[in-house]
Amino acid sequence: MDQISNISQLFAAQKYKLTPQREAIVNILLDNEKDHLSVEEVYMLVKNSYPHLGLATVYRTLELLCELHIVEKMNFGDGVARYDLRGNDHSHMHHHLICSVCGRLEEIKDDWLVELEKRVEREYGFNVTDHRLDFKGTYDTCKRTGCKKEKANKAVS
Amino acid sequence: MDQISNISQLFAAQKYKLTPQREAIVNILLDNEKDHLSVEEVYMLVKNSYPHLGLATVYRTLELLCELHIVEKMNFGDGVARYDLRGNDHSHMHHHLICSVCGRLEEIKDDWLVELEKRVEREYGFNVTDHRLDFKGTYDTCKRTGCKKEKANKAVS
DNA sequence: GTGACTGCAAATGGTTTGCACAAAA
DNA sequence: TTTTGTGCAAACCATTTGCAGTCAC
Repeated sequence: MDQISNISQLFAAQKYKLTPQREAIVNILLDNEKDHLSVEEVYMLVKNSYPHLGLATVYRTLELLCELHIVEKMNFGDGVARYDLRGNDHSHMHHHLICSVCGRLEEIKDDWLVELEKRVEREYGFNVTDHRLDFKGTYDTCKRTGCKKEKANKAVS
Repeated sequence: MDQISNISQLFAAQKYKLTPQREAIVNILLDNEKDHLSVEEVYMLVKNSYPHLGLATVYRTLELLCELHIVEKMNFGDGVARYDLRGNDHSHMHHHLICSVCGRLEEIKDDWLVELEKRVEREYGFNVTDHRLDFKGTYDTCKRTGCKKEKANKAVS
């Protein structure tokens, strides 16, 4: 099954409607799966295919997608919320590399924390349902070439 | 050397002054090392010992402490920035457990990621300077007793 | 006196909300 | 026709900034 009909089912299951606006927004997210778009960025992109769309609808739709565990709301410290599509099983199984030279944000599509989560359960009596792992640093290639920083880094973590 | 004179030296090294306001703020942070205070919380607490203090000064001081790597600015998704004292070596060596039942935020004062950082370097050519690891879930004790959720959880990660 | 620092109030900017209208069930 | 969703504008609220006054060297 393709992703959009999969998502359509999730909407239906909770008695939500997949309106044209919502579908347009979901499509933008699917088309930019690699990125971590902000609300404003989604808004700009959707405007191309749906010029009449209101900003509030983007906010409300992304919140809804969050509730349905289709996307994940994250904050990388640049002052705006960013949204990340979850996998097909709606799990959270990736980590981030954030380069402080070029500003790139790469995903590691793998779960390296299985063992550590067992350790948390064992040593702290804490049952993990979700996690977040970001690495901040620099790519070796960036360090060598000294490529320019793309955007201001408010350095929040 | 105690912490406050240590911090005092860091200020002096960068030609910053440790004013009474700044010292009062730092003391609040030291007194509440376990917590992750928001600006508003720091403001309220400092008001007890320094009633005349302005909110903007708290913002400016915390930003300064961030720049000196004395504290770390973090965002746990509740809409406000929170600040965490770094260790004496000003490294970032701890992880977080966030309970979605009781809202507690516990620190794991240990660095479990040494091996993974080597792996990132090896497999991605990425040199890690800092990281962030949060686990979200529930304490076994919370699950059993069903203790009440302390605060609204905007579920941002 | 010059430069760093503070307090206050105003401005900023991302996000939320109230409400009237539109579409769907 | 009752419910759900949308667009617009206003409200909200954490944070930042401009500025005049204060303090330290």
